[in-house]
Amino acid sequence: MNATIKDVAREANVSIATVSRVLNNSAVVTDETKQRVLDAIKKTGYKPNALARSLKIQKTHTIGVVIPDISSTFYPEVVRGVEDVANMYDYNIFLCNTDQDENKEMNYIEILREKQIDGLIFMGNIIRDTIMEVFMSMKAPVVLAGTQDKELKLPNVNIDNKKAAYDAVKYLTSLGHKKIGMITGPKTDPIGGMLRLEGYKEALKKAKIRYKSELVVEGNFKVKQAYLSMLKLLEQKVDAVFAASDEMAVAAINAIFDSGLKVPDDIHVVGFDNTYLSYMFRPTITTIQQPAYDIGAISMRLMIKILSKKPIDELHVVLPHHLIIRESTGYEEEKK
Amino acid sequence: MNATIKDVAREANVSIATVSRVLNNSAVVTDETKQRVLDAIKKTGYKPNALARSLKIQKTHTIGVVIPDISSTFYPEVVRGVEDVANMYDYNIFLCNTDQDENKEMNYIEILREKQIDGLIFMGNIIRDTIMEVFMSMKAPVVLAGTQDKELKLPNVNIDNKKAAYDAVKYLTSLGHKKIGMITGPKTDPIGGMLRLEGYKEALKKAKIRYKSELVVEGNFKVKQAYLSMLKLLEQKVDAVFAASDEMAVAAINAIFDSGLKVPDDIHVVGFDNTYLSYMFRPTITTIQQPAYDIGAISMRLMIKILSKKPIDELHVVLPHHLIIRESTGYEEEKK
DNA sequence: TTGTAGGCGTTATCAG
DNA sequence: CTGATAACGCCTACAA
Repeated sequence: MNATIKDVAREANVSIATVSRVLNNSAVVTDETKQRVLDAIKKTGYKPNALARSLKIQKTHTIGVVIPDISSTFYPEVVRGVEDVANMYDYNIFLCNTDQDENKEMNYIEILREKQIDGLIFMGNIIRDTIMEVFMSMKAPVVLAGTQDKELKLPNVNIDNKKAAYDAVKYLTSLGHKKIGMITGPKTDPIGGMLRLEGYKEALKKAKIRYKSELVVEGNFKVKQAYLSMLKLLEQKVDAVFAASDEMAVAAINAIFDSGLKVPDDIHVVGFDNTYLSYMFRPTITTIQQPAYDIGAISMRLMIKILSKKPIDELHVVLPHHLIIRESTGYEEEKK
Repeated sequence: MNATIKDVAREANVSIATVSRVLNNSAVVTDETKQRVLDAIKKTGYKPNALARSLKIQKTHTIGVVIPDISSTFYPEVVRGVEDVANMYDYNIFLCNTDQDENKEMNYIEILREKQIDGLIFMGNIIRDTIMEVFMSMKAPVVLAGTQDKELKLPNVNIDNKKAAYDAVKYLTSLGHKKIGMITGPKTDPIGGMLRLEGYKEALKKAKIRYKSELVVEGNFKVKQAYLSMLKLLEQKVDAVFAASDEMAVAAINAIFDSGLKVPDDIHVVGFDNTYLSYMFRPTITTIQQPAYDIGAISMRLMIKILSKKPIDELHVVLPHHLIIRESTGYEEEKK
C-alpha cells in the first residue's frame, strides 16, 4: 500500500493539515517542523494522490484531446504541439481516437467528462449538431483545433482555408494553366470539402477561367480513392491539379506517372498540408503549409488562457499559411 | 454545479446507496425503485464522477503511455494500437512525449503515478538504470513496447531485431553484394545500435564476408545525419547499404541520388520499419516490416492480462517481422 | 504556527 | 430490498 498523508503525519509527529501545508506551501510552517515533514516524506516514500486532491479542489489538470486518428499524417504534429504546451503548464492529456465516428466521439466525450477533464481540445472535420449540443452544455471549455463549427460559437484555431486554396490555385493560374482539376475532401467536410473548393473557384474566377464541375472530383483523403480520382481527371486532360491534401497529391502523382505521364513535365500538381511526405517524395511537392504544431500549441495556449480566466482578445485564431513551391510545379530545387 | 449522486437520491426519494446500486447493478433493486432512480438520473442530468469512484475503488481505468515522440514516423501507429485495445476494454490513456530525455521521463512517470494510473506502457530506445529502479518499485505494472531492459525483467513485446537485421543483410548478400555498408542507430541504443548491428555482422559472416568497421557509420535516426553518413559510405564505394530505419534509408537514397548515382541501378538500399515512407517514396524501399500497430495492441493486451491477474504464458512477446522487397533493391513492382 | 473536523462524490459494509 | 455510515486521501476554514 502506498503511504498516505496520514502516514507522513504520524511519522513526523504533526497533523495531516501541517503536512498538507508544506506540500502546497499554502501557509507558513516553521522551518523546523517543515524539515521534519520533509524527512518523513522521504522516509515513507510518500506520493500525493492526485485523485483525492482533484476531487477536493475540483480540478484535474487534465485535458482531453479528441482526434480522428493519431496514425494519420497531420495529427501527430498537432498533438505534439498540444502536449508540449500542456506539459509546460503541468497539464496531462487524455488521447482519444475517433475515426470521425459519431458514436466514438460521443462516447469519448462522455467518458472524458466523467473523468473530470478541465478542458477539451477537439479535432475532426465535421462538428455534428449532436456533438455541438454536448459542447454547449459542458462546463469544461472546448477549443476546436483545425476545425470550426458552423456558427463559430466555439473558440478555434485554424488557417484561412479558403484563402489558402485560393493561393494554391492562383499560383497555378499564374503559371499559365487553364485546365486545372481539383481533388477535394468529402462534400460534407466544411473545410476540405467546402472552403478549399471555394478558394479554388475564386482563384479561377479571378483568372477569368470558367468553372467546370467535371474538373472537380470528390476524394476522401485516402490514397486509393485519390488515385482513382486522378485517373478520372486524366480523362479530362487537365494540365494541373490541386489536391486538398498531400497524400492525395502523392496518389495523384503516382497515378499520373503510372499512366505514362510525368510531373512536372506534363502536369503540375499542388498538395495541401506540407506533411513531410511532400518534401521526402520525389518530385517534391508544391503545397500549402499548415502549421500543424502551432495549431496544437496555440489551441492549448488558448485553453490555458480560458482556464485561467484571463481576458481573451480573440476567440478565433487564424494562423498564417504558406505556399511552398517545389518540384511538382516545375521549380528546380537547389541540392543540399 | 454538476448533479451528484445525492441530488439523484433526493429526486428519487431513495438513499444514495440505492442509487449507487442501480448505477453498478451491484445488488438487486426492485424494478419500481430502479425506474424511479433512472428517471431521476435523466431528470438531473447526472454524470457519475469517475474521480470519486476511482478514489474509492482504487482503480482509474487509465494507463500511461510514455513515448519518445508522437510526431515521429513509428510511434503514432503503435499508440493507435494501444489506444484501440485500451478503448476496447474501457481504458483511457495518458499520452506523454519524452524525447528520450531522462528528466522528462522521470518527471512524467512521477506524475502518472500520482494520477494513479493502473499501468504503464513505456517506449524508448534505452531503459536507464534510474528509470528501471522506479519501474521495479512501482505498484502499477509496466510493459515495454518495442524496447527491452537489459536483464529482461520486464514484460515486453518486440520483434527479433537481430534476426530482422540478419534477414535484411542476408538478402543483400544473396543478391551478390560484397561491399555492404550500414547506417546504424546510436551506439547506446541496445536495439537500433546493437542488435541490428549484430544481425548485420552475422549475415556477413554467414556469407563469408569479412566485417570492416569503416563500412559502418553511426546515425541517430535523423535525416540530416543519415544523409551525411551516406556521403561517407559513398567514399568507401559500397554497392549496397542497410539503414536501421526507413527515414535514414530515404536520406541515404537522396544522398546517393544527389551524388549522381542511382538506386537501384548503382547501389541497393534496404531500410527498416516499413513506415509508409517506404512505399510512398520512389523508388519504393525494400525494408523490414515491424508490426507497429500490433506492438502497441499486443502490449496493451498483455497489460490487460496482467491487470486482470490472468495467468500469463509468456512475458516476452516476439512478433513476426517481414522482409518486404521493393524497388530499392531492384525489384520491379507491378503497377496497381 | 499548528490541530480538528467537515466535505469532495463514491462504494461497500452493516443493520434493519 | 433498502438505508445509514464509514472509508478512499486530501484540502481548508475555523479554533486553539
